[in-house]
Amino acid sequence: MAYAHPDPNAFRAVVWQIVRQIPRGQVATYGQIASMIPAPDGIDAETYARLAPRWVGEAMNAVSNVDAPDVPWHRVINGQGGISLPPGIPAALQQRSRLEAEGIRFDARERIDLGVYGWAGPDKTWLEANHLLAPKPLREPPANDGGQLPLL
DNA sequence: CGTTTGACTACGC
DNA sequence: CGCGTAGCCAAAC
Repeated sequence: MAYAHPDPNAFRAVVWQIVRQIPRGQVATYGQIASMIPAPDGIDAETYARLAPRWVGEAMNAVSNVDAPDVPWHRVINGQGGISLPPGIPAALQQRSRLEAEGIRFDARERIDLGVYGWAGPDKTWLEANHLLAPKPLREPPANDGGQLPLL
């Protein structure tokens, strides 16, 4: 709808391609997916990072409209681990039930633990073959138990 | 034709 | 850690 991408169709195709890689039982965020796609020429990285997540949302909306069977749109959620679709509408209910059917659990606040179910992204080989970037890591609880201290 | 509104995030309280 | 807000800009109202 808004936030025009220079080439909406191409962008959407790439987003779908990435979403197809999300394994069953795992989830990815809008921003994470956006971070794998290079910014178009003429758009600085900062602006792109600000707009791209919404474009990803548009791409997901396009999927549900036609319900492309091979694009697991339900595995894409927001950075807080929640479903971004307005609560209560059919599509949102469907997304939630599909995720639960894959063994994904929601906490009391209806949020998914990205530290547990968050997808690490496609492997490097696939990314390079598709001219994509390594995804920005999902931010999760430090969980610093006897963690490795960076040696310098 | 001015306002509202986003399948988002980062940031400040 | 939760809630409000700015940023963005084209559609839908």
